[in-house]
Amino acid sequence: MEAKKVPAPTLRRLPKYLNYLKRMKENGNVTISASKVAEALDIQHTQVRKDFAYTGAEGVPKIGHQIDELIRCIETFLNWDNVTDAFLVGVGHLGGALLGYNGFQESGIKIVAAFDIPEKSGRNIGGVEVYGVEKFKQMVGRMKIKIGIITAPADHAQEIATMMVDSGIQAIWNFAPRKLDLPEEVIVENVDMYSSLALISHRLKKKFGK
Amino acid sequence: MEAKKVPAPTLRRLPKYLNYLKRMKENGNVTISASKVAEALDIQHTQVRKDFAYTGAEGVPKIGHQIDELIRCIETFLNWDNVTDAFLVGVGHLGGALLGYNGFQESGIKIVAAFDIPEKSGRNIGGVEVYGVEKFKQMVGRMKIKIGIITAPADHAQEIATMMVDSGIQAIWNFAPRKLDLPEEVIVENVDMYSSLALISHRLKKKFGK
DNA sequence: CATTTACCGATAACATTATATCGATAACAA
DNA sequence: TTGTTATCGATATAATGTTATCGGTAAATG
Repeated sequence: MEAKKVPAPTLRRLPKYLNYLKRMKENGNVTISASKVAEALDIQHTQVRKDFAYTGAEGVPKIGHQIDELIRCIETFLNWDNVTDAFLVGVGHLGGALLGYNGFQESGIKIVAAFDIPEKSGRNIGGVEVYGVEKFKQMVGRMKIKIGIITAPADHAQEIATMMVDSGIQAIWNFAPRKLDLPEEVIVENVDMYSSLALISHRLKKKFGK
Repeated sequence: MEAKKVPAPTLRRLPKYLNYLKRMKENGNVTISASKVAEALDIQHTQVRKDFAYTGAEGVPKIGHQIDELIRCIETFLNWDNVTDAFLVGVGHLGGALLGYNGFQESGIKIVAAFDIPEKSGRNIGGVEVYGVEKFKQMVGRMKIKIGIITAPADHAQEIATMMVDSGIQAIWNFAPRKLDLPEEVIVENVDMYSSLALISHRLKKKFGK
């Protein structure tokens, strides 16, 4: 059906649209034009239309899109209308922060268990129980978990990733600054804070000579 | 001197190289070839050479690059060889996680103070003192701070950003999922977790029908 | 000392993504 | 009705970034 592949940049923009649309809806708006979205988010309006088109949303000249329908289209397209359970490994500062944050459920993902070394097991952070890693595989199988989140130190990232895939995990959300070597059918997304730091540093340097 | 502008993707890759190079150095290596870096990080070797070239690093046929020199070139290029102080606003889960994490100093940035509502002031997290936001402007002026980090809820992101720029901040590292409207001379880098979630969700959906 | 080899670095071909152009449509106002 | 306008959505063009090609250089080898 939607056989043509979607550009990654488009997928990355969709959450921004969603966020904005939901806000506009809360403000009482019923319809919205691509042009208005474009202006608010500083994206070319033609780009916004293209992106909307991928989700199957259709607008009406002079009116725009029904916000509700547009939201539904994007959410369905991203599969954010049903929540997928996930396991997290590495309950340090960042892992704890993700566990304490409840906002991801609106974005189709719910962390249902966390794992770390045995010393940390038994705790409960943000309503999520922490287990020893040795239980990971068994629980993945039993709970049919597809998504794994890595918030462990970089040195352990690869071994954890391998263990995850070995346990049946299909997609990995990796916060560790390390390239993961995995079978190519595994979906890997890296959140790389250092890359944006690099841009900031370099631009600041250029701006102020130095 | 380095008048030609550097592609953002190149800047984003540089920290990955750095990370790998430092590990290789620790393992006792003295020289390294672009080809080897390329293979390890799954990047085209010609791409790696281009990126290295931007930093001014020069290699020798049959030998490669001196690791030390290469590291120095990249760090200088990114300005990661001297540490820039930064202020953080929003001491919630994520803000606390960043404060508790000491790794950023190697990447040219050091959070020297945090700010939030008065109720949270007086605390000390990871060695960083928390102040009421009302002190922000004055302290920026006194300490000549250039970088502001936003880890507050999205609803407050814009007002905080405006306040930051108003106080003299030159660059903003924004973790809130909200587009910031600021004068274009201000350097803004967004860390967007939702964008990668979108890719994971969509790809998982495609993979498993649904 | 000639030859091979591993690597560098520049240039050219290619792919992908973003931007601009343009006709079509439907609400709205005269 | 009949223009006028705001918007959509398709197509064409341009910019950007990536991949492939190729000649050149210096260490290693026989």
